[in-house]
Amino acid sequence: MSLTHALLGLIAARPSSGYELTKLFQGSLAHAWSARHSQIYPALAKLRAQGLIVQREEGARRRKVYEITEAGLAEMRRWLIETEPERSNRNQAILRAFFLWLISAEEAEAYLRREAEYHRQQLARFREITASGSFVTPSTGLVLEWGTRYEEALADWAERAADAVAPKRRRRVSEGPSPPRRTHT
Amino acid sequence: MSLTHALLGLIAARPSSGYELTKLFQGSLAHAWSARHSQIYPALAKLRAQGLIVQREEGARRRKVYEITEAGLAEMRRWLIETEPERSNRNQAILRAFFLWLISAEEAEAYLRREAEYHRQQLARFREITASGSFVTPSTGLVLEWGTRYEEALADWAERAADAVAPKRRRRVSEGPSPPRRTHT
DNA sequence: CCGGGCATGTAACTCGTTACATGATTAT
DNA sequence: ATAATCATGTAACGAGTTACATGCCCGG
Repeated sequence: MSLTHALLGLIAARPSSGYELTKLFQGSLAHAWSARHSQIYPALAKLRAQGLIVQREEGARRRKVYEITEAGLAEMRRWLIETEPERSNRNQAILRAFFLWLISAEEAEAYLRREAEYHRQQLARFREITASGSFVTPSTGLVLEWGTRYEEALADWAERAADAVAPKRRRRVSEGPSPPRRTHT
Repeated sequence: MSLTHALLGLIAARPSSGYELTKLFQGSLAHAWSARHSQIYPALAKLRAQGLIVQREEGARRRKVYEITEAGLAEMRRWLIETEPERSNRNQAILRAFFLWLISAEEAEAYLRREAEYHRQQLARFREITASGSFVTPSTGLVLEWGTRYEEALADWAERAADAVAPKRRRRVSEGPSPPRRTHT
C-alpha cells in the first residue's frame, strides 16, 4: 500500500508528527501522492501497532513524534527492491481531451489555453522549489527534475493542441476520419 | 464524477454496451482513466435512471446497447465548459524516487533502468496505436500526442536519473546536502 | 481574552478493486 | 461436448474525501 510506504519513507528521512507529514503531502510531495490528515493519523497508529515506527517523544500540544524502526527500514527496502510499482494513472484533464470534439472549437481552445497557463504556473512553482533547495528526502532532486520536465511537457502540449484546434483557417478539434462537427446550440 | 462523464462521452461517440465500454477502459483510454466492469455496470444503470442515456436495443447474449440523450449531451458539455478539471495526481513510480536514497546506488540504478525500459515499451505501444489510427473518439489524436510525449519524457528522465545515480566514479543517489549513504545489510 | 494556527482524532460517505456468480453463444 | 469468449450483474472490502469534533498554545 502506497500511503503506508510514503509515511514510512518520510519518517525514515526525519522523525515527524502526523501534522508535519500532513503538511509534506501538501507540498512538493503532492505531485506524486496526496493524503489528508484523516487518513494519515489512523495509518500512523497502524504502523506503530505493527512495530514499523515508534513514538519517541510527546511534545507541546500533545504532539506525537514518530521514528522509524529497523523493521520499518527493512520493510521500506523490501518494497523498493522487491515489488513492482503500480502503473495506474488517472488524469482528468487528459480524459477531457478525449471529449473536446463535443464542444465548439472556440471552447476547446479556451480549455487548452487554460491548461497551458495552469501548467506554466506549476512549472514556475517547481523551479522555485528547486532554487530554494528545500528537500523532503535526500533524493528529492530526482523528483523535482521529473516534475519540471512533466509540467514543461504538459504546458507545451496544451499550447500546441490549442493552436491545432483554434478555429482560424478552418482547423478542427478532430483528427480522426469524418469529423462529426457537432457544435452545440 | 469522472467515471460518469467518461462513460457519457464514450457513449456520445458511439452507442455501446457495458462490455464494450469495459474494453475501451483497458485500451488507449487506460492511460487517462481506468475502470472495471463491476464499477461500470452499476454506473450505467444510474445514468439510465437519470435519463442521461437510454437503452435502445437488446442484442444477442442479452447485450444492452446504450445511447446518449439530449440531456446527457448537455450534461457532458456543461462538465467540459463549466467545471475545472481535478488536479490530483498519484504516481507510485515517482513517489518511489523520493525514497531511492534508502537503498544502494546499484539497486537504485537497477530500479531506474527498469523504469526507463517500461516507458520505452509504453512509447512503442502508443506509436502503434497512433499508426493503426484506432480512435476512441474523434479527438483521440490529441490524447495520443500527449501519451507519446509523456512516455518519451519519462523514459528519458529515468535513463538520465539512472546515469546520475550509477555508482561509477563515486556518483550518488542523493542530490541534497550531506548524503546519508545508508546502504543496507 | 480571543483569534488563529498547531495538533489529533472519529464518522459517514463515495469511489474503486477483488472476488463471487451466472447465463448465452460460438468455435473446435 | 466443451472450452473460450461474450455479457451482465452483486457482495465484501479497502482506500480516500468531507465533515464533525475537540483540545492546546502563542501573539496581539
